[in-house]
Amino acid sequence: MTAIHTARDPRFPALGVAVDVVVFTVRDGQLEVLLTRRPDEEPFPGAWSLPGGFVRPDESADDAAARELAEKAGVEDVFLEQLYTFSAPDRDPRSRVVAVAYYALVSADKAALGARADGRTRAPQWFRVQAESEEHAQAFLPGQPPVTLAFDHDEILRTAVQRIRGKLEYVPIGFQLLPPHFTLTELQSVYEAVLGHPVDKRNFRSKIQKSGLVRESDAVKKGPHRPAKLFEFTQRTF
Amino acid sequence: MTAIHTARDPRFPALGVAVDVVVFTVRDGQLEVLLTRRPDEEPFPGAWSLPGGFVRPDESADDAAARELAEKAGVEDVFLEQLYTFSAPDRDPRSRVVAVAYYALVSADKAALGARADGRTRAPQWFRVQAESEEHAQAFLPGQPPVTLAFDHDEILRTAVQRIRGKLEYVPIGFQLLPPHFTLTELQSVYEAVLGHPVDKRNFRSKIQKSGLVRESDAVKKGPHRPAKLFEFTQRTF
DNA sequence: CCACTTAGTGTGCTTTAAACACTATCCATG
DNA sequence: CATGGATAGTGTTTAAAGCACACTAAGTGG
Repeated sequence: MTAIHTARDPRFPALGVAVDVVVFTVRDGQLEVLLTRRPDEEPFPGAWSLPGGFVRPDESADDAAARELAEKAGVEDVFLEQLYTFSAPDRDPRSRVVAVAYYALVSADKAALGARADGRTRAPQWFRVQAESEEHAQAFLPGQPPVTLAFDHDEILRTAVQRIRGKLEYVPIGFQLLPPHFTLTELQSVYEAVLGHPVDKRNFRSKIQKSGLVRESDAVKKGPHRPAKLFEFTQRTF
Repeated sequence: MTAIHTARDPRFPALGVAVDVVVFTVRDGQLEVLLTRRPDEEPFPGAWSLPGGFVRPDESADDAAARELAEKAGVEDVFLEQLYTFSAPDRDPRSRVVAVAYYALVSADKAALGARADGRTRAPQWFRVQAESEEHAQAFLPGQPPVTLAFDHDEILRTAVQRIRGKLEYVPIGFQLLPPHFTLTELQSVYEAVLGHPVDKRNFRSKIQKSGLVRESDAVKKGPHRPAKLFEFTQRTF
Protein backbone atom coordinates (compact mmCIF):
# COMPACT_ATOMS: atom_id res chain seq x y z
CA MET A 1 0.00 0.00 0.00
CA THR A 2 2.92 2.37 -0.48
CA ALA A 3 2.94 5.29 -2.81
CA ILE A 4 0.10 4.17 -4.98
CA HIS A 5 -0.87 7.77 -5.48
CA THR A 6 2.22 8.63 -7.48
CA ALA A 7 2.65 8.11 -11.16
CA ARG A 8 5.54 5.76 -10.49
CA ASP A 9 3.50 2.87 -9.24
CA PRO A 10 3.40 0.45 -12.17
CA ARG A 11 -0.28 -0.17 -11.63
CA PHE A 12 -0.98 3.53 -12.02
CA PRO A 13 0.91 4.76 -15.04
CA ALA A 14 0.20 8.27 -16.28
CA LEU A 15 -3.16 7.64 -17.80
CA GLY A 16 -6.36 9.55 -18.16
CA VAL A 17 -9.94 8.38 -18.34
CA ALA A 18 -12.19 10.45 -20.51
CA VAL A 19 -15.79 10.23 -21.62
CA ASP A 20 -16.97 10.96 -25.14
CA VAL A 21 -20.64 11.39 -25.82
CA VAL A 22 -22.38 10.73 -29.12
CA VAL A 23 -25.40 13.03 -28.88
CA PHE A 24 -28.08 12.17 -31.41
CA THR A 25 -31.14 14.05 -32.42
CA VAL A 26 -33.56 13.85 -35.33
CA ARG A 27 -34.52 17.04 -37.10
CA ASP A 28 -36.50 17.24 -40.34
CA GLY A 29 -36.35 13.51 -40.72
CA GLN A 30 -32.57 13.45 -40.53
CA LEU A 31 -30.41 11.82 -37.89
CA GLU A 32 -27.94 14.37 -36.53
CA VAL A 33 -24.97 14.24 -34.21
CA LEU A 34 -23.45 17.00 -32.09
CA LEU A 35 -19.81 17.82 -32.74
CA THR A 36 -17.39 20.27 -31.20
CA ARG A 37 -14.38 21.87 -32.76
CA ARG A 38 -10.99 21.16 -31.25
CA PRO A 39 -8.70 24.03 -30.31
CA ASP A 40 -6.01 25.11 -32.77
CA GLU A 41 -3.31 23.02 -31.21
CA GLU A 42 -1.99 19.53 -31.53
CA PRO A 43 -3.31 16.99 -31.86
CA PHE A 44 -5.96 17.37 -34.54
CA PRO A 45 -5.97 21.20 -34.47
CA GLY A 46 -9.33 22.60 -35.45
CA ALA A 47 -10.77 19.18 -36.21
CA TRP A 48 -14.32 18.22 -35.34
CA SER A 49 -14.71 15.78 -32.49
CA LEU A 50 -17.29 14.30 -30.18
CA PRO A 51 -17.98 16.33 -27.06
CA GLY A 52 -16.13 14.87 -24.13
CA GLY A 53 -13.71 15.44 -21.34
CA PHE A 54 -11.86 13.89 -18.48
CA VAL A 55 -13.54 12.09 -15.65
CA ARG A 56 -13.04 14.00 -12.43
CA PRO A 57 -11.69 12.34 -9.30
CA ASP A 58 -15.01 12.37 -7.47
CA GLU A 59 -17.39 11.33 -10.23
CA SER A 60 -18.19 8.15 -12.10
CA ALA A 61 -17.96 7.97 -15.86
CA ASP A 62 -21.77 8.09 -15.95
CA ASP A 63 -21.68 11.32 -13.98
CA ALA A 64 -19.01 12.74 -16.25
CA ALA A 65 -21.02 11.90 -19.35
CA ALA A 66 -24.11 13.58 -17.91
CA ARG A 67 -22.02 16.61 -17.01
CA GLU A 68 -20.54 16.86 -20.47
CA LEU A 69 -23.98 16.55 -21.95
CA ALA A 70 -25.24 19.39 -19.81
CA GLU A 71 -22.24 21.57 -20.56
CA LYS A 72 -21.96 20.99 -24.28
CA ALA A 73 -25.54 20.30 -25.30
CA GLY A 74 -27.34 22.12 -22.51
CA VAL A 75 -29.68 19.24 -21.81
CA GLU A 76 -30.39 17.19 -18.71
CA ASP A 77 -32.55 14.21 -17.92
CA VAL A 78 -32.23 12.65 -21.33
CA PHE A 79 -31.55 9.12 -22.40
CA LEU A 80 -27.87 8.45 -21.84
CA GLU A 81 -26.28 5.03 -21.94
CA GLN A 82 -22.82 3.60 -22.02
CA LEU A 83 -21.70 2.52 -25.46
CA TYR A 84 -18.22 1.01 -25.36
CA THR A 85 -14.78 1.68 -23.96
CA PHE A 86 -12.02 2.50 -26.41
CA SER A 87 -8.56 1.85 -25.12
CA ALA A 88 -5.99 1.49 -27.89
CA PRO A 89 -2.71 2.67 -26.35
CA ASP A 90 -2.10 5.18 -29.12
CA ARG A 91 -5.61 6.50 -29.64
CA ASP A 92 -4.45 9.82 -28.21
CA PRO A 93 -1.00 10.67 -29.60
CA ARG A 94 -0.09 12.82 -26.61
CA SER A 95 -0.46 10.32 -23.82
CA ARG A 96 -2.53 7.41 -22.77
CA VAL A 97 -6.23 8.18 -22.54
CA VAL A 98 -8.90 5.55 -22.18
CA ALA A 99 -12.27 6.74 -23.47
CA VAL A 100 -15.55 5.50 -22.09
CA ALA A 101 -18.02 6.35 -24.84
CA TYR A 102 -21.70 7.09 -24.27
CA TYR A 103 -24.59 7.84 -26.54
CA ALA A 104 -27.49 10.15 -25.82
CA LEU A 105 -30.84 10.73 -27.46
CA VAL A 106 -32.19 14.24 -27.36
CA SER A 107 -35.42 15.60 -28.77
CA ALA A 108 -34.98 18.24 -31.44
CA ASP A 109 -36.72 20.95 -29.41
CA LYS A 110 -34.38 20.55 -26.45
CA ALA A 111 -31.41 20.13 -28.73
CA ALA A 112 -31.99 23.48 -30.39
CA LEU A 113 -31.65 25.21 -27.03
CA GLY A 114 -28.51 23.32 -26.22
CA ALA A 115 -26.62 24.12 -29.35
CA ARG A 116 -26.45 27.81 -28.62
CA ALA A 117 -26.22 27.67 -24.84
CA ASP A 118 -22.45 27.45 -24.71
CA GLY A 119 -20.47 30.59 -24.08
CA ARG A 120 -16.94 29.71 -23.15
CA THR A 121 -15.86 27.49 -25.97
CA ARG A 122 -16.85 27.57 -29.59
CA ALA A 123 -20.43 26.50 -30.04
CA PRO A 124 -20.97 22.86 -30.86
CA GLN A 125 -22.73 22.20 -34.12
CA TRP A 126 -25.17 19.65 -35.43
CA PHE A 127 -24.02 17.46 -38.30
CA ARG A 128 -26.12 15.11 -40.33
CA VAL A 129 -25.27 11.44 -40.12
CA GLN A 130 -24.87 9.57 -43.35
CA ALA A 131 -25.04 5.84 -42.86
CA GLU A 132 -26.38 3.92 -45.82
CA SER A 133 -24.50 0.75 -45.06
CA GLU A 134 -24.11 -0.85 -41.69
CA GLU A 135 -20.35 -0.55 -41.77
CA HIS A 136 -20.01 3.15 -42.40
CA ALA A 137 -21.27 6.26 -40.70
CA GLN A 138 -20.04 9.73 -41.39
CA ALA A 139 -20.94 13.21 -40.25
CA PHE A 140 -21.44 15.99 -42.78
CA LEU A 141 -23.00 19.38 -43.25
CA PRO A 142 -25.55 19.75 -46.06
CA GLY A 143 -23.81 20.41 -49.33
CA GLN A 144 -20.40 19.53 -48.02
CA PRO A 145 -18.27 16.40 -47.99
CA PRO A 146 -18.17 14.27 -44.83
CA VAL A 147 -15.77 15.40 -42.14
CA THR A 148 -13.04 13.26 -40.64
CA LEU A 149 -13.24 13.34 -36.88
CA ALA A 150 -10.35 13.64 -34.44
CA PHE A 151 -8.87 10.65 -32.62
CA ASP A 152 -10.90 7.47 -33.12
CA HIS A 153 -14.16 9.37 -33.04
CA ASP A 154 -15.23 8.17 -36.46
CA GLU A 155 -15.13 4.66 -35.10
CA ILE A 156 -17.05 5.68 -32.01
CA LEU A 157 -19.71 7.33 -34.14
CA ARG A 158 -20.01 4.23 -36.28
CA THR A 159 -20.37 2.04 -33.22
CA ALA A 160 -23.04 4.34 -31.83
CA VAL A 161 -25.09 4.29 -35.04
CA GLN A 162 -24.99 0.51 -35.10
CA ARG A 163 -26.08 0.41 -31.49
CA ILE A 164 -29.13 2.63 -31.78
CA ARG A 165 -30.26 0.84 -34.91
CA GLY A 166 -30.08 -2.50 -33.19
CA LYS A 167 -31.69 -1.21 -30.06
CA LEU A 168 -34.52 0.63 -31.77
CA GLU A 169 -36.08 -2.62 -32.87
CA TYR A 170 -36.75 -3.99 -29.45
CA VAL A 171 -36.61 -1.17 -26.93
CA PRO A 172 -38.66 1.98 -27.15
CA ILE A 173 -35.89 4.50 -27.55
CA GLY A 174 -37.56 6.31 -30.42
CA PHE A 175 -39.65 8.24 -27.91
CA GLN A 176 -36.56 9.82 -26.41
CA LEU A 177 -36.08 11.79 -29.58
CA LEU A 178 -39.45 13.54 -29.52
CA PRO A 179 -41.19 16.19 -27.43
CA PRO A 180 -43.89 15.07 -24.97
CA HIS A 181 -46.61 15.35 -27.61
CA PHE A 182 -46.09 14.14 -31.11
CA THR A 183 -47.92 12.74 -34.10
CA LEU A 184 -47.50 9.20 -35.30
CA THR A 185 -46.06 10.51 -38.53
CA GLU A 186 -43.38 12.31 -36.56
CA LEU A 187 -42.62 9.14 -34.63
CA GLN A 188 -42.38 7.20 -37.87
CA SER A 189 -40.06 9.82 -39.25
CA VAL A 190 -37.75 9.31 -36.27
CA TYR A 191 -37.66 5.58 -36.88
CA GLU A 192 -36.89 6.09 -40.53
CA ALA A 193 -34.13 8.54 -39.75
CA VAL A 194 -32.47 6.19 -37.28
CA LEU A 195 -32.86 3.09 -39.37
CA GLY A 196 -31.87 4.84 -42.56
CA HIS A 197 -34.70 3.39 -44.62
CA PRO A 198 -38.45 3.96 -45.00
CA VAL A 199 -40.99 1.84 -43.15
CA ASP A 200 -44.57 1.01 -44.04
CA LYS A 201 -47.06 3.48 -42.61
CA ARG A 202 -49.90 1.10 -41.80
CA ASN A 203 -47.72 -1.59 -40.29
CA PHE A 204 -45.86 0.97 -38.24
CA ARG A 205 -49.00 2.57 -36.90
CA SER A 206 -50.70 -0.68 -35.99
CA LYS A 207 -47.59 -1.98 -34.28
CA ILE A 208 -47.15 1.18 -32.25
CA GLN A 209 -50.79 1.25 -31.25
CA LYS A 210 -50.77 -2.40 -30.27
CA SER A 211 -47.63 -1.92 -28.18
CA GLY A 212 -49.47 0.17 -25.64
CA LEU A 213 -46.53 2.53 -25.37
CA VAL A 214 -48.44 5.55 -26.56
CA ARG A 215 -51.76 7.07 -25.58
CA GLU A 216 -53.88 9.32 -27.73
CA SER A 217 -54.22 12.80 -26.33
CA ASP A 218 -57.21 15.02 -27.08
CA ALA A 219 -55.10 17.63 -28.80
CA VAL A 220 -54.34 17.78 -32.48
CA LYS A 221 -51.54 19.28 -34.44
CA LYS A 222 -52.89 21.76 -36.96
CA GLY A 223 -51.16 22.58 -40.17
CA PRO A 224 -51.98 23.58 -43.69
CA HIS A 225 -53.60 20.21 -44.15
CA ARG A 226 -55.57 17.62 -42.29
CA PRO A 227 -54.82 17.86 -38.55
CA ALA A 228 -53.00 14.97 -36.91
CA LYS A 229 -53.83 13.53 -33.52
CA LEU A 230 -51.19 14.15 -30.92
CA PHE A 231 -49.96 11.23 -28.85
CA GLU A 232 -47.97 10.93 -25.65
CA PHE A 233 -45.95 8.17 -24.02
CA THR A 234 -47.68 6.04 -21.45
CA GLN A 235 -44.49 5.64 -19.45
CA ARG A 236 -41.95 8.28 -18.66
CA THR A 237 -39.28 5.96 -17.33
CA PHE A 238 -35.96 5.17 -18.91
CA MET B 1 1.76 19.92 -23.06
CA THR B 2 3.78 20.25 -19.89
CA ALA B 3 4.11 17.63 -17.26
CA ILE B 4 1.20 15.54 -18.31
CA HIS B 5 3.11 12.48 -17.27
CA THR B 6 3.07 13.36 -13.60
CA ALA B 7 0.25 12.55 -11.25
CA ARG B 8 -0.22 16.24 -10.56
CA ASP B 9 -1.90 17.10 -13.82
CA PRO B 10 -5.60 17.44 -12.94
CA ARG B 11 -6.55 15.48 -16.04
CA PHE B 12 -4.44 12.56 -14.87
CA PRO B 13 -5.24 11.98 -11.22
CA ALA B 14 -3.87 8.86 -9.59
CA LEU B 15 -6.10 6.35 -11.21
CA GLY B 16 -5.80 2.84 -12.47
CA VAL B 17 -7.55 1.05 -15.28
CA ALA B 18 -8.14 -2.62 -14.70
CA VAL B 19 -9.89 -5.39 -16.58
CA ASP B 20 -12.08 -8.00 -14.93
CA VAL B 21 -13.10 -11.05 -16.89
CA VAL B 22 -16.21 -13.11 -16.32
CA VAL B 23 -15.18 -16.49 -17.66
CA PHE B 24 -18.12 -18.78 -18.28
CA THR B 25 -18.23 -22.42 -19.05
CA VAL B 26 -20.93 -25.07 -19.01
CA ARG B 27 -20.21 -28.37 -17.37
CA ASP B 28 -22.74 -31.12 -16.69
CA GLY B 29 -25.53 -28.86 -17.77
CA GLN B 30 -24.57 -26.17 -15.30
CA LEU B 31 -23.37 -22.65 -16.05
CA GLU B 32 -20.11 -22.00 -14.21
CA VAL B 33 -17.90 -19.00 -13.63
CA LEU B 34 -14.20 -18.85 -12.82
CA LEU B 35 -13.25 -17.10 -9.60
CA THR B 36 -9.94 -16.35 -7.95
CA ARG B 37 -9.22 -15.87 -4.30
CA ARG B 38 -7.89 -12.53 -3.17
CA PRO B 39 -4.73 -12.35 -1.05
CA ASP B 40 -5.05 -12.13 2.73
CA GLU B 41 -4.81 -8.38 2.83
CA GLU B 42 -7.15 -5.44 2.58
CA PRO B 43 -9.41 -4.93 0.90
CA PHE B 44 -11.61 -8.02 0.89
CA PRO B 45 -8.93 -10.34 2.28
CA GLY B 46 -9.42 -13.89 1.11
CA ALA B 47 -12.62 -13.08 -0.72
CA TRP B 48 -13.51 -14.58 -4.07
CA SER B 49 -13.31 -12.25 -7.02
CA LEU B 50 -13.32 -12.21 -10.78
CA PRO B 51 -9.94 -12.72 -12.39
CA GLY B 52 -8.50 -9.44 -13.49
CA GLY B 53 -5.63 -7.04 -13.31
CA PHE B 54 -4.31 -3.73 -14.39
CA VAL B 55 -3.98 -2.69 -17.99
CA ARG B 56 -0.33 -2.28 -18.87
CA PRO B 57 1.00 0.85 -20.53
CA ASP B 58 1.49 -0.73 -23.91
CA GLU B 59 -1.65 -2.78 -24.26
CA SER B 60 -5.31 -2.09 -24.88
CA ALA B 61 -7.98 -3.27 -22.48
CA ASP B 62 -8.83 -5.98 -25.00
CA ASP B 63 -5.23 -7.16 -24.89
CA ALA B 64 -5.19 -7.07 -21.12
CA ALA B 65 -8.38 -9.12 -20.93
CA ALA B 66 -6.94 -11.72 -23.30
CA ARG B 67 -3.75 -11.81 -21.25
CA GLU B 68 -5.63 -12.28 -17.98
CA LEU B 69 -7.65 -15.01 -19.58
CA ALA B 70 -4.51 -16.79 -20.68
CA GLU B 71 -2.83 -16.38 -17.30
CA LYS B 72 -5.73 -17.27 -15.05
CA ALA B 73 -7.73 -19.69 -17.14
CA GLY B 74 -4.98 -20.98 -19.40
CA VAL B 75 -7.01 -20.54 -22.55
CA GLU B 76 -6.45 -18.58 -25.73
CA ASP B 77 -8.45 -17.90 -28.85
CA VAL B 78 -11.79 -18.03 -27.15
CA PHE B 79 -14.82 -15.81 -27.39
CA LEU B 80 -14.03 -12.65 -25.44
CA GLU B 81 -16.10 -9.50 -25.59
CA GLN B 82 -16.32 -6.26 -23.71
CA LEU B 83 -19.19 -6.16 -21.26
CA TYR B 84 -19.36 -2.80 -19.50
CA THR B 85 -17.15 -0.32 -17.73
CA PHE B 86 -17.63 0.14 -14.02
CA SER B 87 -16.39 3.41 -12.67
CA ALA B 88 -17.96 4.33 -9.34
CA PRO B 89 -15.33 6.44 -7.57
CA ASP B 90 -15.35 4.25 -4.48
CA ARG B 91 -15.62 0.84 -6.09
CA ASP B 92 -12.09 0.13 -4.88
CA PRO B 93 -11.67 1.43 -1.33
CA ARG B 94 -7.91 1.89 -1.70
CA SER B 95 -7.80 4.23 -4.63
CA ARG B 96 -9.55 5.04 -7.83
CA VAL B 97 -9.73 2.11 -10.22
CA VAL B 98 -11.91 2.02 -13.30
CA ALA B 99 -12.74 -1.51 -14.37
CA VAL B 100 -13.41 -2.48 -17.95
CA ALA B 101 -15.28 -5.74 -17.62
CA TYR B 102 -15.22 -8.52 -20.22
CA TYR B 103 -16.93 -11.84 -20.54
CA ALA B 104 -15.53 -14.96 -22.09
CA LEU B 105 -17.03 -18.25 -23.15
CA VAL B 106 -14.86 -21.32 -22.79
CA SER B 107 -15.63 -24.89 -23.63
CA ALA B 108 -15.56 -27.24 -20.69
CA ASP B 109 -12.71 -29.34 -22.10
CA LYS B 110 -10.41 -26.34 -22.44
CA ALA B 111 -11.56 -24.94 -19.16
CA ALA B 112 -10.54 -28.02 -17.26
CA LEU B 113 -6.97 -27.59 -18.39
CA GLY B 114 -6.95 -23.95 -17.45
CA ALA B 115 -8.15 -24.34 -13.95
CA ARG B 116 -5.06 -26.20 -12.85
CA ALA B 117 -2.50 -24.51 -15.06
CA ASP B 118 -1.67 -21.76 -12.63
CA GLY B 119 1.39 -22.09 -10.48
CA ARG B 120 2.22 -18.74 -8.94
CA THR B 121 -1.04 -17.74 -7.34
CA ARG B 122 -3.68 -19.85 -5.78
CA ALA B 123 -5.56 -21.84 -8.36
CA PRO B 124 -8.77 -20.28 -9.62
CA GLN B 125 -11.86 -22.34 -9.07
CA TRP B 126 -15.09 -22.95 -10.94
CA PHE B 127 -18.30 -21.90 -9.22
CA ARG B 128 -21.81 -22.67 -10.33
CA VAL B 129 -23.98 -19.76 -11.28
CA GLN B 130 -27.40 -19.57 -9.74
CA ALA B 131 -29.68 -17.21 -11.59
CA GLU B 132 -33.33 -18.09 -11.46
CA SER B 133 -34.56 -14.53 -11.83
CA GLU B 134 -33.24 -11.99 -14.25
CA GLU B 135 -32.21 -9.62 -11.50
CA HIS B 136 -30.04 -11.92 -9.44
CA ALA B 137 -27.03 -14.03 -10.16
CA GLN B 138 -24.82 -15.60 -7.57
CA ALA B 139 -21.87 -17.92 -7.55
CA PHE B 140 -21.80 -20.94 -5.28
CA LEU B 141 -20.16 -24.29 -4.75
CA PRO B 142 -22.43 -27.35 -4.66
CA GLY B 143 -23.84 -27.82 -1.19
CA GLN B 144 -22.74 -24.43 0.02
CA PRO B 145 -24.37 -21.03 0.29
CA PRO B 146 -23.63 -18.45 -2.41
CA VAL B 147 -20.44 -16.44 -1.98
CA THR B 148 -20.26 -12.68 -1.85
CA LEU B 149 -17.65 -11.41 -4.25
CA ALA B 150 -15.11 -8.68 -3.66
CA PHE B 151 -15.58 -5.12 -4.90
CA ASP B 152 -18.59 -4.74 -7.20
CA HIS B 153 -17.97 -8.11 -8.77
CA ASP B 154 -21.39 -9.43 -7.88
CA GLU B 155 -22.86 -6.67 -9.98
CA ILE B 156 -20.46 -7.43 -12.81
CA LEU B 157 -21.41 -11.09 -12.70
CA ARG B 158 -25.09 -10.22 -12.77
CA THR B 159 -24.57 -7.93 -15.75
CA ALA B 160 -22.64 -10.64 -17.57
CA VAL B 161 -25.36 -13.26 -17.03
CA GLN B 162 -27.99 -10.89 -18.36
CA ARG B 163 -25.81 -10.17 -21.35
CA ILE B 164 -25.18 -13.74 -22.43
CA ARG B 165 -28.85 -14.62 -21.99
CA GLY B 166 -29.90 -11.77 -24.18
CA LYS B 167 -27.23 -12.45 -26.73
CA LEU B 168 -27.79 -16.18 -26.92
CA GLU B 169 -31.15 -15.67 -28.58
CA TYR B 170 -29.89 -13.96 -31.68
CA VAL B 171 -26.17 -14.63 -32.03
CA PRO B 172 -24.62 -18.07 -32.12
CA ILE B 173 -22.52 -17.88 -28.97
CA GLY B 174 -23.65 -21.23 -27.67
CA PHE B 175 -21.09 -22.91 -29.90
CA GLN B 176 -18.27 -21.19 -28.08
CA LEU B 177 -18.99 -23.32 -25.05
CA LEU B 178 -18.52 -26.67 -26.76
CA PRO B 179 -15.66 -28.70 -28.21
CA PRO B 180 -15.35 -28.87 -32.01
CA HIS B 181 -17.60 -31.90 -32.20
CA PHE B 182 -20.75 -32.16 -30.16
CA THR B 183 -24.18 -33.71 -30.15
CA LEU B 184 -27.34 -31.69 -30.48
CA THR B 185 -28.33 -32.79 -27.02
CA GLU B 186 -25.13 -31.30 -25.66
CA LEU B 187 -25.79 -28.07 -27.51
CA GLN B 188 -29.30 -27.97 -26.12
CA SER B 189 -27.93 -28.54 -22.66
CA VAL B 190 -25.69 -25.49 -23.08
CA TYR B 191 -28.65 -23.37 -24.07
CA GLU B 192 -30.64 -24.56 -21.12
CA ALA B 193 -27.78 -23.90 -18.72
CA VAL B 194 -27.31 -20.36 -19.98
CA LEU B 195 -30.98 -19.52 -20.17
CA GLY B 196 -31.76 -21.16 -16.87
CA HIS B 197 -34.82 -23.01 -18.13
CA PRO B 198 -35.55 -26.07 -20.27
CA VAL B 199 -36.32 -25.77 -23.98
CA ASP B 200 -38.34 -28.02 -26.24
CA LYS B 201 -36.22 -30.68 -27.91
CA ARG B 202 -37.95 -30.82 -31.29
CA ASN B 203 -38.27 -27.08 -31.70
CA PHE B 204 -34.65 -26.62 -30.69
CA ARG B 205 -33.34 -29.21 -33.09
CA SER B 206 -35.32 -28.01 -36.06
CA LYS B 207 -34.32 -24.41 -35.44
CA ILE B 208 -30.66 -25.28 -35.16
CA GLN B 209 -30.74 -27.42 -38.28
CA LYS B 210 -32.56 -24.76 -40.28
CA SER B 211 -30.07 -22.10 -39.18
CA GLY B 212 -27.29 -23.69 -41.19
CA LEU B 213 -24.81 -23.05 -38.41
CA VAL B 214 -24.02 -26.69 -37.86
CA ARG B 215 -23.04 -29.48 -40.18
CA GLU B 216 -23.47 -33.16 -39.49
CA SER B 217 -20.19 -35.01 -39.26
CA ASP B 218 -19.88 -38.69 -40.00
CA ALA B 219 -18.80 -39.58 -36.50
CA VAL B 220 -21.07 -40.57 -33.67
CA LYS B 221 -20.74 -40.37 -29.95
CA LYS B 222 -21.12 -43.78 -28.40
CA GLY B 223 -22.38 -44.36 -24.93
CA PRO B 224 -24.29 -46.95 -23.01
CA HIS B 225 -27.33 -46.12 -25.14
CA ARG B 226 -28.26 -45.14 -28.62
CA PRO B 227 -25.31 -43.33 -30.27
CA ALA B 228 -25.77 -39.67 -31.13
CA LYS B 229 -24.58 -38.00 -34.32
CA LEU B 230 -21.74 -35.57 -33.83
CA PHE B 231 -22.05 -32.10 -35.35
CA GLU B 232 -19.58 -29.33 -36.02
CA PHE B 233 -19.89 -25.60 -36.69
CA THR B 234 -19.97 -24.47 -40.27
CA GLN B 235 -18.11 -21.28 -39.42
CA ARG B 236 -15.15 -20.90 -37.14
CA THR B 237 -15.21 -17.12 -36.99
CA PHE B 238 -16.03 -14.96 -34.01
C1' DC C 1 -65.34 24.57 -55.03
C1' DC C 2 -61.39 22.58 -56.47
C1' DA C 3 -56.77 21.09 -56.00
C1' DC C 4 -53.32 19.81 -53.00
C1' DT C 5 -51.33 17.74 -49.07
C1' DT C 6 -51.06 14.97 -45.17
C1' DA C 7 -53.86 11.73 -41.89
C1' DG C 8 -55.81 7.63 -41.23
C1' DT C 9 -57.52 2.85 -41.91
C1' DG C 10 -57.86 -3.26 -42.96
C1' DT C 11 -57.03 -7.54 -45.23
C1' DG C 12 -54.62 -11.50 -47.03
C1' DC C 13 -50.31 -14.04 -47.18
C1' DT C 14 -46.16 -15.79 -45.35
C1' DT C 15 -43.15 -16.74 -41.76
C1' DT C 16 -42.16 -17.81 -37.25
C1' DA C 17 -43.01 -19.47 -32.58
C1' DA C 18 -44.83 -22.92 -29.42
C1' DA C 19 -47.13 -27.05 -27.84
C1' DC C 20 -47.10 -31.77 -28.08
C1' DA C 21 -45.76 -37.96 -28.16
C1' DC C 22 -44.11 -41.57 -30.22
C1' DT C 23 -40.56 -44.73 -32.56
C1' DA C 24 -35.50 -46.05 -33.14
C1' DT C 25 -31.12 -47.74 -31.61
C1' DC C 26 -27.81 -49.25 -28.74
C1' DC C 27 -26.13 -51.52 -24.45
C1' DA C 28 -26.43 -54.29 -20.39
C1' DT C 29 -28.35 -57.80 -17.96
C1' DG C 30 -30.44 -62.17 -16.93
C1' DC D 1 -30.72 -64.06 -27.21
C1' DA D 2 -34.69 -61.66 -25.26
C1' DT D 3 -35.95 -57.87 -22.57
C1' DG D 4 -35.66 -53.46 -20.30
C1' DG D 5 -33.62 -49.20 -19.82
C1' DA D 6 -31.90 -45.04 -21.48
C1' DT D 7 -31.07 -41.61 -24.78
C1' DA D 8 -31.58 -40.18 -29.97
C1' DG D 9 -34.39 -38.67 -33.30
C1' DT D 10 -38.48 -37.12 -35.89
C1' DG D 11 -43.70 -33.76 -37.82
C1' DT D 12 -47.87 -31.64 -37.36
C1' DT D 13 -51.03 -28.35 -35.82
C1' DT D 14 -52.20 -23.85 -34.07
C1' DA D 15 -51.41 -19.13 -32.83
C1' DA D 16 -48.94 -14.99 -33.33
C1' DA D 17 -46.25 -11.86 -35.73
C1' DG D 18 -44.35 -9.76 -39.88
C1' DC D 19 -45.03 -7.82 -44.40
C1' DA D 20 -46.92 -6.14 -48.67
C1' DC D 21 -50.34 -3.33 -50.40
C1' DA D 22 -54.28 1.27 -51.93
C1' DC D 23 -57.81 3.89 -50.99
C1' DT D 24 -60.75 7.44 -48.30
C1' DA D 25 -60.86 11.54 -44.94
C1' DA D 26 -60.06 16.13 -43.49
C1' DG D 27 -58.18 20.12 -43.53
C1' DT D 28 -55.88 24.59 -46.18
C1' DG D 29 -55.21 27.98 -49.84
C1' DG D 30 -56.11 29.83 -54.15
